[in-house]
Amino acid sequence: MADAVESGGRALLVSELGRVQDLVRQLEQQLRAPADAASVDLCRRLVHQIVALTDHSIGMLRASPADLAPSPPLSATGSPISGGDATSDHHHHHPFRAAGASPKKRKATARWTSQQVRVSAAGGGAEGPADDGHSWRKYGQKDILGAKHPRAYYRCTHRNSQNCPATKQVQRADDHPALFDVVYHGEHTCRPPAAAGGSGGAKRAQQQQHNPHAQAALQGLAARLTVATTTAAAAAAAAAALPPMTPESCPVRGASSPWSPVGSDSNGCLQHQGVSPCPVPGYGDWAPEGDLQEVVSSAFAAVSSAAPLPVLDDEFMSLECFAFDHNFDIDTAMPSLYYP
DNA sequence: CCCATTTGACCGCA
DNA sequence: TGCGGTCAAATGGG
Repeated sequence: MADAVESGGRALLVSELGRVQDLVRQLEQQLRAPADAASVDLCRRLVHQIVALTDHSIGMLRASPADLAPSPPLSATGSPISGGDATSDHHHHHPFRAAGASPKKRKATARWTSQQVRVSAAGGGAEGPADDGHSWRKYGQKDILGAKHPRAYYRCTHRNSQNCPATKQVQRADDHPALFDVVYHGEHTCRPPAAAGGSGGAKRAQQQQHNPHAQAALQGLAARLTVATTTAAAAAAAAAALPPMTPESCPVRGASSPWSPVGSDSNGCLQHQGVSPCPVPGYGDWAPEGDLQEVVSSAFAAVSSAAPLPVLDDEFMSLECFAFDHNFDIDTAMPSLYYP
């Protein structure tokens, strides 16, 4: 069903994404220049604007009719007291390529959250994407049948110390040697600063001080944008292929807040510097050159050409949400929509 | 020494 | 039973 978002909304979206595109260009330009305090600061503001805009756009996208089912599929860390995972935690998804062409419906069972992102490899020939702003510790590597390259398993460095459940899997794309598929599982609950212990308060501090590393910020941004693209593409595809589905809105349409401090991730541990011997200069790493803009362009195009914005079912709703939040029941969602 | 990675074994689910 | 995911001992680097 066409909605308010249909006509005027889409135009607005297009407009906003256009602005985002522009902002990204500026950001890119800034990043190319030598990193001095001023430019870093400007980068922060740019990122802030970009985030705000995209956030708003996403908000529009998922603001369907007016029904907010009180079902809370994304209660982030809805941990019922220490959860039972004392020793082993198993979360199973089939993150990479789900051959199934038919969109299987997956109830939003309180699985773990995850997001998939495709990022470019580190510069020149490094092995693995650039730093994403979190400190990870590799705990395993496996050869995956059908895949040319092994999959690496990482977990938050602070898992032991802070019980941070965040994990990620990194696998080089079969085809593109320069691209890596990264699947993030769980949400970071670790707290970076931890300065002056004092009272034991702060359970899950989601906000943190922003750090001066624009790279980390950009990384996160890029990840989000990439995801957003995916979402847009999925939405477009859904719109084109599927007839109207179960209407249902994404709960938690709270104000766009998780982004208080600019570049910082919506959570985060200490953010150390890049893995390569170049902190901020070249960004030769994940190639902002074309990639970042490409991402934005894709999103732009997707929304621009999108047929009536689809009404999304649970799964796609999750998609919408995970676009800018850390909540996404990936499971069988999106077969191979990401990247052509 | 401490900490991160490596690497094969182990284990649970489909 | 096979595959994907995790554990943990060994190893290497700062």
